[in-house]
Amino acid sequence: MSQVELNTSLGYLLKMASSALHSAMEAVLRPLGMTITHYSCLELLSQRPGLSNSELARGAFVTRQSMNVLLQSLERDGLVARPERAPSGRVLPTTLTAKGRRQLESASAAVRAVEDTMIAGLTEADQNRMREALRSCVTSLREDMSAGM
Amino acid sequence: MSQVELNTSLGYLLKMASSALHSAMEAVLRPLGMTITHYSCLELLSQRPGLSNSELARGAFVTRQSMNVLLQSLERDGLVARPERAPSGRVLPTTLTAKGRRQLESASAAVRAVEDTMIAGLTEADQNRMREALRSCVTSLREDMSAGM
DNA sequence: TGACTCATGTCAGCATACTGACATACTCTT
DNA sequence: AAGAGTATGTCAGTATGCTGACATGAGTCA
Repeated sequence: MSQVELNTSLGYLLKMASSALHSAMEAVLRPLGMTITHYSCLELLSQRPGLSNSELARGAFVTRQSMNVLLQSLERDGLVARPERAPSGRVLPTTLTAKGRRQLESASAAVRAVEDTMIAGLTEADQNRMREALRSCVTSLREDMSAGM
Repeated sequence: MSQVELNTSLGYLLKMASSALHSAMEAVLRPLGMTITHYSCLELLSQRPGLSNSELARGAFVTRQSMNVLLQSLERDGLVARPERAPSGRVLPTTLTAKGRRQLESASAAVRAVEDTMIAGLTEADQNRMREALRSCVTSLREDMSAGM
């Protein structure tokens, strides 16, 4: 039959690892009252202040419609701020408020701990190889996607 | 600040790769009228006939409630079969029908092509290392999860 | 200048997956 | 033998993300 062998399939292992990471992150973020996308959005804004809704969506791997809903609730809760009118074009640059930065701090530490746990069994060299392998996978998939149009 | 550096964070790269794979699989499965979970369920049943609802859920990384809903629709469409009553306990062993097997064939080929694309830039050794790294990540995360209870 | 293309923000409706809850059946311990 | 603990199948309600659609602003090209 020559099927996708679950035990050796890199796709399946990738999904398994991603799922395990997702669960672990959910577990540490839930007590803080945050979801993963919620945290991702704050973390992105912390590292790249002024990101637009669409850019945040791409960075968090959701649609811009989903990110828009999230941003509205974050804005309502005073964690992020957006200008009334777009400075140029339609793009609304978003920034963290002091409250948002504060909330991010504890979450960021918790997530870092999860990531440290995840890579505990890997040497520095292993980690570098894994990074390169993952980057290669992403590039190959994206090239193929845009090529097939 | 010592934050989670997006560009080097293995967690972020893992999510990115998983997301890219997810999108690519969706793209090839959609024309076949299947979702990823739908395909995953059939693939699991093909390799491990007689799996229960809960086992399928774990294998596809969803809750057993979600898998139950899916199984009901697959059963309605005649792709899988489950006995009326449990042969033992409450466990209902599920099997593929001929129609299910037929539908799986084209999907399996498409998914295999996506996976081949994904690993096109990796040598055999790279792939083996990546497999081991991913397995290590999963093990570390799971140990930590069950330990923290 | 005007038509075309593209990216963005946003609204509405839908699909999918999740949490909570309950009854049932097996297993282990005492 | 009986109770506790665990796993399963399933129902209901909720949440989160997605697709479809539309208007708006910017860039491109004839």
